[in-house]
Amino acid sequence: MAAADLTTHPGHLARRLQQAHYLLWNTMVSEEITSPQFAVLNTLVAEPGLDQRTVGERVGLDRSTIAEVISRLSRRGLLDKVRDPQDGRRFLLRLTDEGVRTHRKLTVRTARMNQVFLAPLTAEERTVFFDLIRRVADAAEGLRNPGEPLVAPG
Amino acid sequence: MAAADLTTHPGHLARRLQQAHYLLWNTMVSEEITSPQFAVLNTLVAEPGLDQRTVGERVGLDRSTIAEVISRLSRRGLLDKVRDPQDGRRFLLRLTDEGVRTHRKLTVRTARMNQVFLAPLTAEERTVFFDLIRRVADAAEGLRNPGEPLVAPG
DNA sequence: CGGAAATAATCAGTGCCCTGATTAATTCGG
DNA sequence: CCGAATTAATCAGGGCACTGATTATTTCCG
Repeated sequence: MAAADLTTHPGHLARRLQQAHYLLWNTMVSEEITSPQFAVLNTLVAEPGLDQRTVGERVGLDRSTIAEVISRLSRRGLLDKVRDPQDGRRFLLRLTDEGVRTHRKLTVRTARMNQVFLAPLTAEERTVFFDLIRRVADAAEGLRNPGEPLVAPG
Repeated sequence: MAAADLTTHPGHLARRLQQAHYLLWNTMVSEEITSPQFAVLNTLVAEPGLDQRTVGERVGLDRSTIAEVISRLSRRGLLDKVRDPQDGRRFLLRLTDEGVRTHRKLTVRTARMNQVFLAPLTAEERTVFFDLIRRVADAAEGLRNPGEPLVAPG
């Protein structure tokens, strides 16, 4: 059988896109704080006091990965973890002052990086780019829980 | 400072897209062989006898990652590594019969999975999807080696 | 009230992904 | 010819991402 053309394989393209982004992030935004870590900081700026599981849900990280990311941010002193007095299973998360400062600094750099990253596309193409990726990702996400259909069953 | 909207951050979207793909691959293609591993098999079907570094270059994996992937495929008996008699630094890679059979089987399943993954998009949209991602990834790739401009310097 | 089911977090294990340092072999220049 | 630079591969180390199993706590129901 002939070899497949990977340039028409969405999974391969997705991986290459993420690698390219990782590289640019590393050089233009931060070598310490990663993009997923920034996503967590960003979520806690919008909604302080969320628990770990919910933060993971917001940014798209499973229970194990979010635990690791939170642990690193906590070790760096960017957020505090306190047990929920209402529910002893949960830990409530909140950024420290240092965490807020870091988020502010990285937000500016991230915006600059996105400009460079998207430079090859026109404004209209960027809109399409976001739309297409979001639709594909959302649809695949939806296949996860067959028990939770998007529309109520007849 | 207000929180950023991650749905307009290409890096975040790229990560979500890859996660969605990973999930679908796992359920529709294979739980043993991963997408990067398939990419390596695919490259060696097209060009048997390549060395490790070149395979990594073809599929977009750095020297460390390609070493790990090759090691796993070798352990599973899907490829053979022999030292290049012409250049003792290199190992030449070649699929085993089992490797070729595995590639053939997964090629069929991968095509089916891509259909499902891209189902939300029309044929024209798929073309645009590939084009936009490729352009962004290629451009970011090009920023890696500033010493190697795409056009000859004046 | 008290046991069963559900839920939040952790742990163990596997694999991808990168950088910087090291080792072995080849190539290049004097 | 021989030392210096280059190159292929490996190793150490850090981080992301998933699954399955376990632990602690809460909730649900008889």
